[in-house]
Amino acid sequence: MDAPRWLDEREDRAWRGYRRMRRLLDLELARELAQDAGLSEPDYDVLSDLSETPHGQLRLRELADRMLWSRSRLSHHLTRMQQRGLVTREECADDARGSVVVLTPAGRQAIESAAPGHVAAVRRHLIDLLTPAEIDALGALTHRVVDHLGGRAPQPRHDAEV
Amino acid sequence: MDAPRWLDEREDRAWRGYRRMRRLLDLELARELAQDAGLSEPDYDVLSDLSETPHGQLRLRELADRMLWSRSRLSHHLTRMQQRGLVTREECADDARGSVVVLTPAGRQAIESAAPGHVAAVRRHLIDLLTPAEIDALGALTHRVVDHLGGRAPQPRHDAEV
DNA sequence: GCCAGATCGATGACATGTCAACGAAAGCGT
DNA sequence: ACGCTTTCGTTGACATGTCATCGATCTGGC
Repeated sequence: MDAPRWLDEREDRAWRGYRRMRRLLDLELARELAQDAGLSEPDYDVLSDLSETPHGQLRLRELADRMLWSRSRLSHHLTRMQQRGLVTREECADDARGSVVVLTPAGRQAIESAAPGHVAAVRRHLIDLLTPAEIDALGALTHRVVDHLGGRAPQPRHDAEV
Repeated sequence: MDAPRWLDEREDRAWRGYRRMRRLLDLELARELAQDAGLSEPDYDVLSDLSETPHGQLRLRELADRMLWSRSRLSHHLTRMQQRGLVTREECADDARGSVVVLTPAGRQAIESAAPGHVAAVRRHLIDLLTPAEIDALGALTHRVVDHLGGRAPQPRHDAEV
C-alpha cells in the first residue's frame, strides 16, 4: 500500500486518451444515433442483441447477461421500449417465472434501418482511423482485459461475509 | 448510403472487445472506488481535476470543459459534493456571474487517500496487462480519435439551421 | 454611455440507472 | 411430498444525467 506506483508518462497518456476517447465517442455516436434513427445507444444495443438471435427473442435473464446489465435495469428499459412498440414480453413456456423479450416488426425495422448509419459512424470516428495493426492490437488487448475481469455479469450479491 | 460496409471479423472483434472492456472496467473500477474510498467515478474525476490545479480551484465553466461535462451536470453534481463537504463554491472576482469551485481540506484528503488505490486498480485491471508496445499504440490511437472528434466540449447548441 | 447578443451558472421537469425488497416459481436434498 | 434455498423478473424509492429555460452579467459595436 505504500509507495504507490504512479503511471509514467506513456501510461498516463494511454489512460487519459482512453477516457477522453470513450467520452467523446459516446457523445458523438449517441448524438448521431438519436438524430438519424431516434434511438439511444441502450435502445440500439438491446435491439441489436435481439436481432442477432434466430427468432429475435431472448429470455430476459439471458439478454441482461449478454449486455452486462442488471435485470432491474433491463426490465425498466424494456418497459419503455415496449411502450414505443419496439419489443414485447411473452410468457416463457418452460419457466413460469420467466419472460421472453421479443422483437416486434417495428423493432426489427428500427434496427435494420439504424444499423448502416451506425456502423458508418463507428467506421468514420474510430475504425477507419486505425491501421490494421492497431485494429488487431485493440482486439487483442481488449479481449485480454475482458478475460482478466472474468466477463461475468453483475447483479448485486446478497452475501453476508466481509 | 447503399451497400453499407459492415465490419469485417477483425474490426468487429476490436469493436466488441472495446465495448465490453469499457463496461467491465467501469463496473470494476467504480466498485472498488466506492468500496475503498466512498467515491463515485464522477466524484473522483472532479476531485482529481481540481487537485491538479495550483490552488485546487477552477471556474465552473473551465472544469466542465475539461471534463467534457455540461455545466448543468456539473452544477448538479457540485451541489451534492458540496453537501458532503468535498468542495465549496466561491464568488468569482473578475466575473460576477461566475463561480469558482474550490477543493476543501476534506476534498483534498479524500482524493489523496483514494488516488493510490485507484491507480493500483487501473494498473491491475488494465495497464499492467498490456505490453509497452500496446500502451504506446493505445496512446497513439486514442489521441488520434480524440483529435478527429475535435476535443471540443458539448453544451447544446441553440442554433436554428439544419 | 448604451443596447443587442452572448455567456455564465442555477434550476425544475423529466429520463435514465441503481439498489433493496418482494412474490412467484424452480431446484434440491431428504 | 416436504421444506429450504436459489433464481426470475418486477417494483418503488432514490441517485444521477439531460434538456430547456431563466436571470444576471459581460462584450462589442455604435
